[in-house]
Amino acid sequence: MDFLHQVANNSILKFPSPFNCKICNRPAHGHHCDVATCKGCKTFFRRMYLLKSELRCYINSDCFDLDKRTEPLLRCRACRFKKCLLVGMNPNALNFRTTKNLTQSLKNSKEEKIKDVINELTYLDCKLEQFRLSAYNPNWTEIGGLEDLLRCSSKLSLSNKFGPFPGWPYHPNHIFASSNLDYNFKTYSPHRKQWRFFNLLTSIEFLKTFPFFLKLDTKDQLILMRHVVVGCSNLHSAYYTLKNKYEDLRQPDGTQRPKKSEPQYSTFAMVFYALMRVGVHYIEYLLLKMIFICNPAIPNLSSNAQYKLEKGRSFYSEMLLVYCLQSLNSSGPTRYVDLIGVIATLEKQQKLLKDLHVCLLAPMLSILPKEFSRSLMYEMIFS
Amino acid sequence: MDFLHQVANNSILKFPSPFNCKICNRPAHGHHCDVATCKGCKTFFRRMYLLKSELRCYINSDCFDLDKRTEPLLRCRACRFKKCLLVGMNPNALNFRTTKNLTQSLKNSKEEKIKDVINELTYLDCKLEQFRLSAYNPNWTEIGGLEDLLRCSSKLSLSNKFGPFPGWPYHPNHIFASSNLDYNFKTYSPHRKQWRFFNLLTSIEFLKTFPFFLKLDTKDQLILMRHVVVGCSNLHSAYYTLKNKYEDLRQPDGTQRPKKSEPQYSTFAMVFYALMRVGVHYIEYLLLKMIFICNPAIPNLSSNAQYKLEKGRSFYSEMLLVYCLQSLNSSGPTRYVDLIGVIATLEKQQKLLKDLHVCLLAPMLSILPKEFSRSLMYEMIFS
DNA sequence: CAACTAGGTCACTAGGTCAA
DNA sequence: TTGACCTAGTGACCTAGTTG
Ligand SMILES: [Zn+2]
Ligand SMILES: [Zn+2]
Ligand SMILES: [Zn+2]
Ligand SMILES: [Zn+2]
Repeated sequence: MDFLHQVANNSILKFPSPFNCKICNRPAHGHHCDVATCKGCKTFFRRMYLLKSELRCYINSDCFDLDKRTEPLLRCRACRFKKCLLVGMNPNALNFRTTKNLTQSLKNSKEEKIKDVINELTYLDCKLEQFRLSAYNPNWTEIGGLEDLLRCSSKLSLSNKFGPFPGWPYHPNHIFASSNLDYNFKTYSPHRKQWRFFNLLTSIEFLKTFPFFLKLDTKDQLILMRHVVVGCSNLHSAYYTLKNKYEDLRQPDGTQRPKKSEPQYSTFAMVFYALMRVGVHYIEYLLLKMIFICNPAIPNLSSNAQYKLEKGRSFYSEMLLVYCLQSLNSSGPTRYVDLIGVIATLEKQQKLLKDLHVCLLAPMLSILPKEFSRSLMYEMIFS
Repeated sequence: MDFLHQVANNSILKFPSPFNCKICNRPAHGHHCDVATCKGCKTFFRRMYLLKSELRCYINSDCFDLDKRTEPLLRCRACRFKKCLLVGMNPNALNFRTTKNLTQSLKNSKEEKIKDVINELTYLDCKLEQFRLSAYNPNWTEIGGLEDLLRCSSKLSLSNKFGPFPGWPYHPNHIFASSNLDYNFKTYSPHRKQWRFFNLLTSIEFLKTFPFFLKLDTKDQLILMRHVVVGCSNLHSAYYTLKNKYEDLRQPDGTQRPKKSEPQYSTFAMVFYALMRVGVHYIEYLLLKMIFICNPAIPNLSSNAQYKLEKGRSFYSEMLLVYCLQSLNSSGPTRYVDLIGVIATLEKQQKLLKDLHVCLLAPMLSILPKEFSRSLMYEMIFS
C-alpha cells in the first residue's frame, strides 16, 4: 500500500497527521490487516486472534467507543478486540499455517476454538431436529410442567428409540382426524404432534444440554427458561422452515402451524421472514440462537446468573463476528449487524405473542379442559 | 512478445483483462522467464531461485492450486515456488552473470550470521579446552551436586588464574601415585584430575554460558543438564583426542581414561571412532555439539523449553547444512547426513553407558565412600 | 526508437523479541 | 501483557540492455 507514502509527500497534510489508529486514535504506524493502526493495536490484534482467551468487558462495553469518550480505556481487552474487528481488521491477513511457528500455535487459536464450538452446536442441532422428526409423542396433558421437565433426564436420545415419525412430511392437503381446536389445546392425540408443545419441549431439552445452564441455580434456570424457550423454539422452527425451502412457516410434518388464516400467524412468522431477509446461514443461525439464549437482561436473575449469561453472550457474539469476518472479509461487520438484528426481532415477537395469546386464550379458558391450565403451554403463555 | 501490447490496444478485451498471472491470477505485468506473471511473482521467482533455501508447505501443498481455492495463499513460499516451476518459469532466463550482486548481498547477511555464530562457538570452545588443561582441580567430594553447580557463577575464568597444569601431557608410561580405584571414585587428589568429573564440570560450565539456557526454568535446566552433559563431555573428549592425533581415547593429561582394558572403554570410545570415521572438522564438531544439546525430545521438559530447544536445534542444523553446502557444494547434503549420524551415536552411547555404569557400579557402592553417592558423578550416572 | 524484460531499489508490512 | 524495535520478505517502480 502506498497510502503512507502519499501522505508523507503531501506537504499540506504533513502536520497534524491525518493518519491515526482507527482503534485507539494514537498516531498510526501503517496499515495492518487492512486497517490503519498503531504498533500496539497491530500486535494486540495478532496476539488476541492467535491466543484463545475468553474476554469480557467489566465496564459498559464502550471502552473504545470514541464517540462516547475522548480517550479509549486501553486496558479493556474485550472492547479493544471488538473494536479491531469492527473497524474491519482482517484476520485472513495473518499468515496462519504458512509459517512453522504459527502452525504450532494454531492448535490453540481462536479459529480452532470456533471450529470446536461450531462442531458441537451443529451436532446438537442435528439431534434436536431428529427429535422433532421422531415418532416420540408424549402426552402433553400428563408430562408435567416446566419444573418437572427441568428435573427429568434428557429426552433427546428417545428419538433413536422411537425412530422417525412414519409418513412425514404429509401432503399439503392432508386431513387430520381431529379438529383444529382439539389439536390446539383440547386433547392429546398419539397420532399427531402438538407442535407448540413439542417445540417448547425440544428447546427445553436443548438448554438442558449446556453445562453453563446446569450450573445456574434452579430459580435462575426457571426464569431463563420461561423467558427464552418460546423464542428459541420459534427460531428453530423458522430456520428449518427456511432450510426446507417452504415459503411459509411449517412444522416438520409439513403442516402449517399456526395456519396462515389464524390471527397469530403473522406474528409467528416474523422471525421466519427476518431470517429469509438476511439469508441466514446454518452456522450463523446456530450462533444466533446461543446469543439469544444468553440474555443477561432478563428481570429477576441472580447476579451470578447475570454474570454468566453476560459472559456467554459476549463469547458467542465475538464468535459470530469473527465468523462473519472470516467468511466475508470487508462486509463482515455489516453482516454481523444484520444478523444481530434478528435477535431484536425475536424479542419483539416474544412480546407480541404474549399479548396476543393472553387476548385470544383468556376468553377460551372456560371451554378448555383443566389439563390445559396445568400444561407447559399454559405456563409458557401466562407466566 | 507483443501480447501485452495487443491486449492494451484491444478495446474490447481491456476489461476484464484476459492476461493474468499464471501463478497467482492477479493482473500480469508481462512475460518473465517465459511465463506471464505479475510483478510480485516475477521478483519472487528470482529471489527464490537465487537463494535456494529449503522450504516446506505447512498446509496441504495446494496453496496455489486455483482449482481448489479462489485465492492463493500468497504467503506460502513453498507452494508459490512450486507453482512457478509448474507453469514453466525458466530459471535459465535469469541472468546469473549480472546477478552476482544480489546473490552476494542476500547471501552476505546469512553468511555473516554464520560467521558470527561460529566465531563465538570457537572462542568458547578454546576456553573450554583451556579450562580442561588448567591447574584448577577442585575437590569433587566437596564441590556439590548439579543444582549447586548450576547456581554458582562461571568457573571458566579460573583457568586464567590457575594457569596450565604443569607437566601435561604426561609420557604414556607415566605412573601415578594413587591407585586406579582410588582415582576412579574413592578419594580426591589435588595432583590428579578426576577426568570423568572434570569433563562433566566443563560441559556444565559450557551450557551455562548460553543465554537461551539461562532463560529456561530451573527445572528445565536440570532436566536438560542431566540428559545432555554426559554426551556433551564425551563428544568434547572424543574430538580433542582426535585433534591431538591420539589413536585411542585420551584425556588432556595424555592418559587413557577409561583404560582400554576396562570394560566400559569400547562404549566410551564409540563416539571417538564415529568422529574418526566421518573425519569431522572443527566447525562441524562445534555445530554438532550444539545440535546435540538442543534436544526437544527429552522427557518431562516444559512446553516452553521444548519450543526453545526445537528452535535452537533447527537453527544449528540449518547452519550445519549451509556450512556443508558452502564447503562441499554437491556432496554437501550427504556430508550433512553423515554428520548428523554422529548425534545418533551419541544418544546410543548415552543409553549404553547408563546401563553399563549401573551394572558396574551398583555392586561397588558399598566399598565406595559416602561422598561418592553425593557427588556429581553419582548424580549423572544414576539420575 | 519503441516495446520489452532483465536486474536493482526501497518503502512497506508480516512475524518475532524482549525490556519494562 | 504491552509495544518499540528488529528481521525477512514483498512488490511498485525504476534503469539498463536487447531486439526488430
Ligand atoms: Zn491503536
Ligand atoms: Zn470494555
Ligand atoms: Zn503472480
Ligand atoms: Zn502451501
